[in-house]
Amino acid sequence: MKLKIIEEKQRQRAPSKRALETREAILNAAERLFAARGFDGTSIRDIGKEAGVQSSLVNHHWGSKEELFVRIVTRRANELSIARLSALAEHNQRGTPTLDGILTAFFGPYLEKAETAGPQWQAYARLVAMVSADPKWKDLTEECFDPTARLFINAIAALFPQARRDDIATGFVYAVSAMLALATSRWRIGALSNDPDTMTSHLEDLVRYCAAGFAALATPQAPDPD
Amino acid sequence: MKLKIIEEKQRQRAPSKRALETREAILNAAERLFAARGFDGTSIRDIGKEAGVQSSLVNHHWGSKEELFVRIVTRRANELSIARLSALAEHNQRGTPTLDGILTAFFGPYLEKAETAGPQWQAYARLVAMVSADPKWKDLTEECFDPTARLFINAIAALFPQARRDDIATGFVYAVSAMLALATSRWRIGALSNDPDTMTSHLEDLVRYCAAGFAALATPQAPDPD
DNA sequence: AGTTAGATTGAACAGTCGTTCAAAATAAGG
DNA sequence: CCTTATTTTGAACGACTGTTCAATCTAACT
Repeated sequence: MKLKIIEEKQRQRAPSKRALETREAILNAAERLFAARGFDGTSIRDIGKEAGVQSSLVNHHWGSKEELFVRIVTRRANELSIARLSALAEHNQRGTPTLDGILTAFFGPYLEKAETAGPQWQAYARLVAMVSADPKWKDLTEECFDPTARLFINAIAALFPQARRDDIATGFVYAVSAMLALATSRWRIGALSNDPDTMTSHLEDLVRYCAAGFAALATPQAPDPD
Repeated sequence: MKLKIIEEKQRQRAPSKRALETREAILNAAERLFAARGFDGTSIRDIGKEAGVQSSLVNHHWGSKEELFVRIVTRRANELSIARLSALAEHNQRGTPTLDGILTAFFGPYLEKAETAGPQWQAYARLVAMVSADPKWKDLTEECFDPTARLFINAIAALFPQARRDDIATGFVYAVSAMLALATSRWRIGALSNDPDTMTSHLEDLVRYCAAGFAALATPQAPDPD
């Protein structure tokens, strides 16, 4: 694997302000479209039209379609990881760590950004769910999210010293899938309950659900009362 | 919406045995490819090649690409629903219904078929996960799976008379997402735990996890010991 | 066994795809 | 202000897309 920096010829002039705006407009437009229609369902021409520029500019600024996609996924992954790890550190400083606190530190940044940080982060939340489920992006997912996930698994495992690590990992995958379901299937909650979606605090519900599940999984099973 | 039967001209001869084999070969090939590469990532020509027939036969036997996809999703959905509902009925006959029993009746058929009923059902399990997450197939998902889901939600709600129906639906969506994660992300459990995948009974783990989560969600929250 | 509905083939259709390229417009650096 | 690196345009490339169609082959029915 060759280093990218060798193959790229370095610039001789600073990019213009307009060019920088164009680059970001393309990135945001592609993020929205990829999240809504998937990688194969989105064309370079669609992205150019959504960004208000010529489609060839997409290739000029970001290389191939695949490079663009990888760039979009990775650019916010770092910010998300930092938010999660700082929330975890803050929780640890507040006293003895709890399962609820650790899960809140993991879910919180994702859900907050998806709900309050504007439509771009909302699109990104959907994109993460899409990428996580597609075997095509297995390596990308591992690179972007697994290091942080491993740290949270370690933190949880410390709370259940007697539990098998396999059970902790299983519970974590279930928890992540439930979190991602809020990005892809929140409408279905309202559809399956007869009440309209009351939009209660999903974060608290999710934490309560997963914390109880974790405890059940990591604790030796209760004797069957048969 | 016009009835399909009006627009289709009825056959005058029974289809040949060879034609029936071709039709099913196309269906199975398309199921594998759609599950592996998605709807837009799979071409009609790919399907024909995988099935060992001319690509135009795909259109001749199953109409458009979209009709073919809908057909593939729906053909096993009925079988799956029947297996789930009969498992639920059998559990109800065995005595007082339990949450573990209801969840096992829902998860069991899906996981058993995915693990033991051959590669076609395994592909279908992945396909269901794909379809459930894609807003493009929202209507298809509702039509195929929501009726059965509603019955299971009713059964669970009967166990928690004091719970809000919204919480039951929320817990159910989390449970389904965890079930689907086993189809799309089981490899990640092995990757995140340091042990190799011990392939223990995922069904029991999943039921324990979700049952505990449901109970925590449907029960008024414990007083905060602060 | 002969008739012909239906299955299969292979080519062709009009579009769209990702990407490349020369020419023109823009603006950073001297 | 001039030079020229960079950005932007618009067209073009070959490959691939879903679908259609006439011709040929197969086999179900009389």
